[in-house]
Amino acid sequence: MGNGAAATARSDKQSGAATSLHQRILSDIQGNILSGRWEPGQRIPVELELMEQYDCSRMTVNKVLTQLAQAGIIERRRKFGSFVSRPHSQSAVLSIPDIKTEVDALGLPYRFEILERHKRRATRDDRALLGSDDAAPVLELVCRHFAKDQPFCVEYRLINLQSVAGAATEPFADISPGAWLLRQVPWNVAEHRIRAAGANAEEAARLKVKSGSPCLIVERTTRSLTSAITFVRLTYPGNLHELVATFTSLTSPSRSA
Amino acid sequence: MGNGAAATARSDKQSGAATSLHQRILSDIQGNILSGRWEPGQRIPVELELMEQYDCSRMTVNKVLTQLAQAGIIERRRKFGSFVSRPHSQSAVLSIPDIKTEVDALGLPYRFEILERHKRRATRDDRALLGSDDAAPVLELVCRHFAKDQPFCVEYRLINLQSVAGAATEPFADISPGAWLLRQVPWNVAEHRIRAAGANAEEAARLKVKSGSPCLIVERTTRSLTSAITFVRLTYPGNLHELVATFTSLTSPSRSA
DNA sequence: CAGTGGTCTAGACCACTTC
DNA sequence: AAGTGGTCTAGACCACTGA
Repeated sequence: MGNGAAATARSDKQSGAATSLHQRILSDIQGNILSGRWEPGQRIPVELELMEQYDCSRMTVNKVLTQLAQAGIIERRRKFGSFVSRPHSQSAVLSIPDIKTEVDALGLPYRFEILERHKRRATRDDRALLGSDDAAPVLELVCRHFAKDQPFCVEYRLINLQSVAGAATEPFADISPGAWLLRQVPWNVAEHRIRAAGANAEEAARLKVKSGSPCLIVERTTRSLTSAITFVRLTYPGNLHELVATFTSLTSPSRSA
Repeated sequence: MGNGAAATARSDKQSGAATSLHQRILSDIQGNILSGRWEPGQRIPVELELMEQYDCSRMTVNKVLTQLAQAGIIERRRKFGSFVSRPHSQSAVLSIPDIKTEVDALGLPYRFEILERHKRRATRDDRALLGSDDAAPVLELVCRHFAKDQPFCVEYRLINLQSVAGAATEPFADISPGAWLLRQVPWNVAEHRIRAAGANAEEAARLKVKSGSPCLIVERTTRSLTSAITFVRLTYPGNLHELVATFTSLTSPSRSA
């Protein structure tokens, strides 16, 4: 691994390079790894070598290597060098949009209705679902989402009213609980559980499917730094819904949207 | 937001700070956003202010803010400043481990068996599943995975033998196709599709469940930079399996594994 | 024009790990 | 002791964009 085909397209420093130098270094290294030229476990050039190859300062290559290490693509060890990681598992970034967005994407008209609404002090079951200890007041909602005239999803939701007081008086007439909460509690930590199960009698009736027919169930517990916010269980009739996740090995350069 | 409670625990530069300065800045800002003190859309201090607050150079705060921007937590606009993003959807990072790993995690003994194995030129269906155009030779496998004596999962797999020639002669006696491939083709791009469906007669028999009973189906198409590698469909009996994903708003600081 | 971010430099000191 | 990464500095020039 001499430093042969390097220092190309250099000498323009930070003028009109279209793409920045560290982005180019990143792409080069990513390419070497994704294409298999650099195999797992293989040692990659040390910072000093890359500095010379790209005729740049150490900070620039360090920035790239640090980013790759944070993404888990490489592992770095002092004195030893940096190595291509050996991945042990597949991982996927799942995007779970608002239900209205999902239905819109199908090109179908969306509507929803609130089927049940109860306010109460948290029971033991509620606390287990919310992952919280205190017996704060909670709001229980059952909501049905439609794509055209077909039930698309049934939503069972608990909202911790201590965290999100405004929910108690929100009618949820024009905006669904999920969308409303997304606006109220924007940055959080959530745990998702995804499984398949047969619809029970109640759900089946609500979804207008046969009892026991396969459904995709997505459960999510949302917490802020300090307290439980909401628990939601979304039940989708099978074959009507699919989660799609694309895993690209690194945070893609396009990060707007 | 003056620069009051800052410059604390400073003056130790890079000596024994336990945690690095930019990590502390990152935590502080994350805390402000996750706790809601800094609301979506709100402008956060510019780099110069943070430099003064933490008594450090601009590179240090820039590193933190760049990281936050790449993670999508903040948005940065020249001349305007940096702002807390308004998230539009939930997203989750799903880890899809090797099946042996899953079964091991349940504390049950694992084994698998190859039920079918055919080598052929890719049919039109094969090409559609692999997302490739050429009629390269493919290997079709059906494999059943057990947790103790109970069928845990049925795996239907296509391998592009042009990409992974060694698969043709690999017996898959001691190592499952998934694990073998993970070692051969370690860094790749994959697309996942997750849905619920009733087991058809054949699957039901293999899984020892009733026909039509709900199953979780995970499909994955894996490509290297240039070519299709493998397609796999994993069918798990419902209630036996659950995918779990935790979404923390940022690449967690612990990245060793 | 002026404010702000985007990128880069040429060094520096330190920590960790193996020899 | 030497190799390597981890972090930080004190500047610099440029690009973009609103006033």
